[in-house]
Amino acid sequence: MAAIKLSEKQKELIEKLGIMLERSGTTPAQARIIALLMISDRVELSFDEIRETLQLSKSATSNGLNTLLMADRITYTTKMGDRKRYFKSKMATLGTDFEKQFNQLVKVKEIFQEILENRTKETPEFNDKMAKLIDFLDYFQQEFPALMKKWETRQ
Amino acid sequence: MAAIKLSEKQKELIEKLGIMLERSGTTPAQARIIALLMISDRVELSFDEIRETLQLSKSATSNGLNTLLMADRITYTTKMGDRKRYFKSKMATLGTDFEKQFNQLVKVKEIFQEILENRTKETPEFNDKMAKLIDFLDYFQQEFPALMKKWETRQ
DNA sequence: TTTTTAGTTCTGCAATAAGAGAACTAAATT
DNA sequence: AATTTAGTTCTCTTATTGCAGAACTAAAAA
Repeated sequence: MAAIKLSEKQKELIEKLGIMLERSGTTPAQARIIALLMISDRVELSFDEIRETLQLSKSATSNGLNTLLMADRITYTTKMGDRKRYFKSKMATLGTDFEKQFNQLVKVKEIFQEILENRTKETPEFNDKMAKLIDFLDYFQQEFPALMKKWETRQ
Repeated sequence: MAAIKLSEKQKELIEKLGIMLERSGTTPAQARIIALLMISDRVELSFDEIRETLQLSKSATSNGLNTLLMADRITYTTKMGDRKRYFKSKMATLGTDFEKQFNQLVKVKEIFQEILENRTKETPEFNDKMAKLIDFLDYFQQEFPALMKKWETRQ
């Protein structure tokens, strides 16, 4: 019995955050793992603690953890004289997610640019709308780092 | 034979943009429809033009178009003395997508806040990181509208 | 040397999803 | 009145996914 005791509120929050995370592309098992690591009182949990708390199979736990490790959304620590790994949420996750979305935006802009360059010139109205959109993406991209910096210095 | 003639470059761009769109949650058929409407020389295409150009079945075309209409990612116009509907890309799409992501961010922030409020106080280091993240999200949320406005006036 | 630990890997199943194809429908044409 | 048009809806197939359960493995402990 390695299961972690959770309050009803904690369970509720795990499901709630879990659903949000699922919507951004993780599997239910992965989503719950991330959520658990953010919500449980202990910040580092072992394989079996995660498995039993979330009532997952070994395979789901193993695959979930490894996928999250590879995606760099969690890490683990080890302790001397203890073979277990202790997994913890990478708080950077959202910073990373954010950056990922930003990079995605850059790509969208680039494709849009390529599309516009290859569009017929017979549809100026449409093309102008597209150009405007691209311009906004470009502007956002330019301004965002400054926004970041401003926040950092404000800290 | 209602199919639209596309250059190799146009076909390539449809697939390229299609894949990006699929990653953000649309089906392949939907993704190609959106892409086609952004790339084809004619800005408004009929049901059969879309169907034949993309080599889709009637059902896939019908369901795809209706889903996109409901999601407000495309619109259509009609012409007098012509029963067909002519579908066109809503250039606003990306503005909307952008806004959607922004709203998503607001929700993420809110859940994080709720989590933090319910966290044990025994883990100050972890909690501080979380607080910092929340603060950034909050900051971004606050600053974003101003950024938008600045762009608009610059136009 | 045997057993235990801390996982990993390998089937296999159940649920879901995307889309084809055919049958259908309602309005407009002939 | 019969046919065509412009789709819609229904059924079925195929592919994929998420996960359970069991078998397996490598290192450490007994």
